[in-house]
Amino acid sequence: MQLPKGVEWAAHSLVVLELTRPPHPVSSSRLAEAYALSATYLNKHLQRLVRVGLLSSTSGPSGGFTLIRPGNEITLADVVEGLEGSARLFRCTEIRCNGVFRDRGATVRAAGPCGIDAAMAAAEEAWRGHLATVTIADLAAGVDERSRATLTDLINRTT
Amino acid sequence: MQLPKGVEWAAHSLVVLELTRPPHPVSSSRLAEAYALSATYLNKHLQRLVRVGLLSSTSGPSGGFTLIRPGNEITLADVVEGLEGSARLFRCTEIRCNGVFRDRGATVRAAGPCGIDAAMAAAEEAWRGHLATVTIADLAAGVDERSRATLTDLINRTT
DNA sequence: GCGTCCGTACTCGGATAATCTCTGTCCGAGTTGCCGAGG
DNA sequence: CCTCGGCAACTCGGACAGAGATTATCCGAGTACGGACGC
Repeated sequence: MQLPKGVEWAAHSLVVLELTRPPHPVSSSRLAEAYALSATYLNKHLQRLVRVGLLSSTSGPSGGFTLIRPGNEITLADVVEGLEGSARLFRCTEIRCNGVFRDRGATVRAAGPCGIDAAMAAAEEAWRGHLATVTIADLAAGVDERSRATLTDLINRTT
Repeated sequence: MQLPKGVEWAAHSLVVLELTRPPHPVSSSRLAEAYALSATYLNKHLQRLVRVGLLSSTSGPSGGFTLIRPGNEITLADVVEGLEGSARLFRCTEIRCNGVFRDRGATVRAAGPCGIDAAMAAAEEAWRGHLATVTIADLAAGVDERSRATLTDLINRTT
């Protein structure tokens, strides 16, 4: 099991947008150029972030993507949930109500939630909770000045 | 992204073994019968748990799987790691060293670890850490007496 | 010279293949217990 | 009646297909800029 590569790409792209804070939209091809990614595939992921309200998009020449919220109001949890959806890592299929328990399924269910499911849910909550403490602004602050300058030059390049 | 179904199956099976504590090995088909699972597919997952040392297996009639460690020394983290391996949920591909940073890759790398990777790693650590606090014995303790009796009857059945 | 119109180029957005993992099934190697024959 | 040998059935274990998700690509709809034309 692995997180899709798009999470990494999108997170880095958001950090770039936060770092450079361009006054104009940035096209996916420009963002892809920064880290030598596939422009069209990156575009696909940024689209999802538009749908969930993390980015706004503009068509046409000089179009592209723009951050809607400030960087300190976007967390890694938002990125993961935006791309992956809010579906749980562990999905309980309630097998405990099948097999020899088929006839008592309702009773078992009424006795309480599945312990494995509860434990998995709590662990996942810890994971998401941790992700929610890390903002894009935090990540941008960790980038060295030299790299920031390089990215700013790229993003604001007119050619 | 989702955890394989095998995690759920294997975890429930371990709980059954812990609940009933049979003096003899239990075949995968018997374990599968408990929750109406595919015996051969469950077998496949239990094999992996044998390899990582959570179970022992015996061939032949009256063969099957047996818990090696006591239930309070097996955690959900062991189960997940046994089946999934220790590979990270998020794999950083270090794209920050590509594209416009290609020529300075080594410098960027030396400046410190990727912030996104570090945050993801910390979150995953929280997840795994939580899973490590839940033992199979804990889960077994949450099963009601009636269900335990039903499972014991099934596991010890001679036919 | 200035305003308007049109064409072009560039953008996002979704529809369309290729690849990999997960899911599920099947058959072979090995072992144990049973059954019958022999002493 | 007890012992031994062969047989059969059952087990794990790994090799073999099918489904779903991820990865990647391509083409269409729409839009803004630039140039050409008319006034």
